[in-house]
Amino acid sequence: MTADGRRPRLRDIADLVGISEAAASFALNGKPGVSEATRRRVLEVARELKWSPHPAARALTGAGSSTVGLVIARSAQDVGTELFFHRLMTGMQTVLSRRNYGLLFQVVGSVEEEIETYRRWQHDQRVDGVVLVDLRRDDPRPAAVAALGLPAIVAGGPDPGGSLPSVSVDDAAAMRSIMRHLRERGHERVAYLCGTASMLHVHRRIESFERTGRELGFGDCRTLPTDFSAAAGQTVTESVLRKRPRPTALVYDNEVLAVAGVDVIRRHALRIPGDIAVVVWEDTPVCTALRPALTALRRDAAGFGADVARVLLELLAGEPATGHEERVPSLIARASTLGDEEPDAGP
Amino acid sequence: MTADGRRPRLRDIADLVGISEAAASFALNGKPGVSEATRRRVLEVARELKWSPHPAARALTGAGSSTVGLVIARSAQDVGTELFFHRLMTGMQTVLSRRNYGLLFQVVGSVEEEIETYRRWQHDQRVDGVVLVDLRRDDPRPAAVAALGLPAIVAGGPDPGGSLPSVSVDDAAAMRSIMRHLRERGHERVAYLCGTASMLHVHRRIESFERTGRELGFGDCRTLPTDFSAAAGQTVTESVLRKRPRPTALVYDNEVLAVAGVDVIRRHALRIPGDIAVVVWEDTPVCTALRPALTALRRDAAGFGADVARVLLELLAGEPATGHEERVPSLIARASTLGDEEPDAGP
DNA sequence: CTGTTAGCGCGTTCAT
DNA sequence: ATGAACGCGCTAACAG
Repeated sequence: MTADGRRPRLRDIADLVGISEAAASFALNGKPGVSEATRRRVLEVARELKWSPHPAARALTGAGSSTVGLVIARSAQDVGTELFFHRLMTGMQTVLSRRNYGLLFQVVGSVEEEIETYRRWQHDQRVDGVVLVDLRRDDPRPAAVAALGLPAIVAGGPDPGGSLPSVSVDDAAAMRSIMRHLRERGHERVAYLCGTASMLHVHRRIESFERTGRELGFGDCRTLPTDFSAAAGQTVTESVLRKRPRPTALVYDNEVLAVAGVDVIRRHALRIPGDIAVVVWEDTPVCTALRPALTALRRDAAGFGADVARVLLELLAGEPATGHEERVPSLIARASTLGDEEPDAGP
Repeated sequence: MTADGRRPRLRDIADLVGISEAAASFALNGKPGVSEATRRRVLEVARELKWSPHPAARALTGAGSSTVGLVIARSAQDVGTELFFHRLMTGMQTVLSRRNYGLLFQVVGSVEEEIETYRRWQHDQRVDGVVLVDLRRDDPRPAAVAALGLPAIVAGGPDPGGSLPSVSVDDAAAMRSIMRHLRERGHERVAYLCGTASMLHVHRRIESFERTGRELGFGDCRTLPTDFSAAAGQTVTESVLRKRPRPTALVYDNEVLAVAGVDVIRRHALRIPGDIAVVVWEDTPVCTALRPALTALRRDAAGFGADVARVLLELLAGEPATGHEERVPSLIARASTLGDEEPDAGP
């Protein structure tokens, strides 16, 4: 700060050191053209004055805004995913704030608005890059941001178009871990109440479910699509319980479906896991609150967010896009597949 | 856009209309100094070119950044509040995005870092105003932002110092609705497992709990402090169940405490609500997933966020701070206080 | 009243 | 190591 409380500017430093602004600028940016002695003096004065470049001024000269953006299209918002997003953002922050990057957050109503937001952000240089979430099949977003020249990374990829780098969750491996777990517990007939199949991650899970089902020799593996809603969870569970022979295990794609389903199972006076074992894709407080506690997949959303931020920053730094990193969720086995004999594994 | 794909600038408009940049600027900002005809022409050309002022350039001239900031100090983060924050932010967005305001989000480790973040944001003109959440007693933040001259609003106020406007939740009224509900169901002895008493909202709840307890003629109203943790929920519930006479109703300050408490109640082979009725302050998916479903207070976090954003924008627009707006959470009565005879009121 | 010129805000960069 | 121009828009002072 300058004596009069004003924000210090380059001019102030230059005057104090007795050189031109240009020289001060070179010194501060480590560019040649200043003597080592002068450079040291400039850096010292800058520190004393607590000088830092004005972001707006830098932006004007084409430098970045030190901000990354995240847009969530509200259509994808079912209660069950809110926690995930919040943790994703929190995780991103741990990396971003360390490098003094900000996170600009926006909620919109549709993918079109989302793309429009990217266009505006890019146009106004408000962000240096963005994170794409919830990719669908034939998603227009990767191509759109690529066309804008807006650096982007897919969280939960990979991008089928292959145009964007991504950090993703290995849905296939996760599904395999579920299936192996069920097979070890002696199950032969499993039904998978999946979410909207147009979502890329759901699509990947379905493929893995069916392939793994065959590979592990399950007798019956059926995929039952839902729209992620409680109503669907209820009616689909109802119908699957009427099947004969009945599946001995149900895999739910999210919390909402699982809660609705467990309710139906109870009303049918079936025991969990005695008659029906239950697995939920996402580990939430509900999983441990219910009795029996639900076996669930835990993905470390915060760690995932940190990875996402890290790769995006690398991309912004001009480092070659690492391509594709993966995280594998871990299966937290609880009473809904184990029965009472084993301890509750999780908070 | 200009023909060559560049971002259009004021210069381009001025050239096309055949006037100076200054005149164009006056026209675009509705200032006197240009003829009506010229103004129309300028606006028309600006629209054709899809011109918009470069935010960085405006920021340099002292205009705002059209961004508001929200910092969450991670220490206050227990799982139960994550959902609330996410909904708060989403709600704020509905209002902010309509006026093309961005939301800058930051997670830090302490209140000190939080204040440092405000300092930096203000210094760098990155935000026009901020939203303070999770106020504690003797909280240094209101004074800090006031000293910085950073416009701010307290979400979940009021600010005891009275220096900041706020939008708040009427904790006292909410607690009264709980107590009335319990009184109507015939309860006389209630224990309130509250959270950290240093948090302002907890403090308000405690006061209301004790006052209302007297006013409504409860025989025994005890406040039992916890740190919001599952461990505390467990041990404090254990101890309260040993009291004689035993309370007939327990009020939990959040989801985590409630889940831990319900577990203890079950292990004591006590029936809910037959032996012990349970109320939770925050309505979450857990409340409807459990059996019996838990009676809970629902605060419309998204609507709350919208109010917060609205008042903050008014403040930024120079309108006199409305002072203080309140929202009253509504009690969602479910089986944990009603028993089985009445329908489940939740989604 | 209509419009112009000059200079500012802040930092970067190119000739000199 | 420097002066000058630039990025983009706003505005005080000034001229017709």
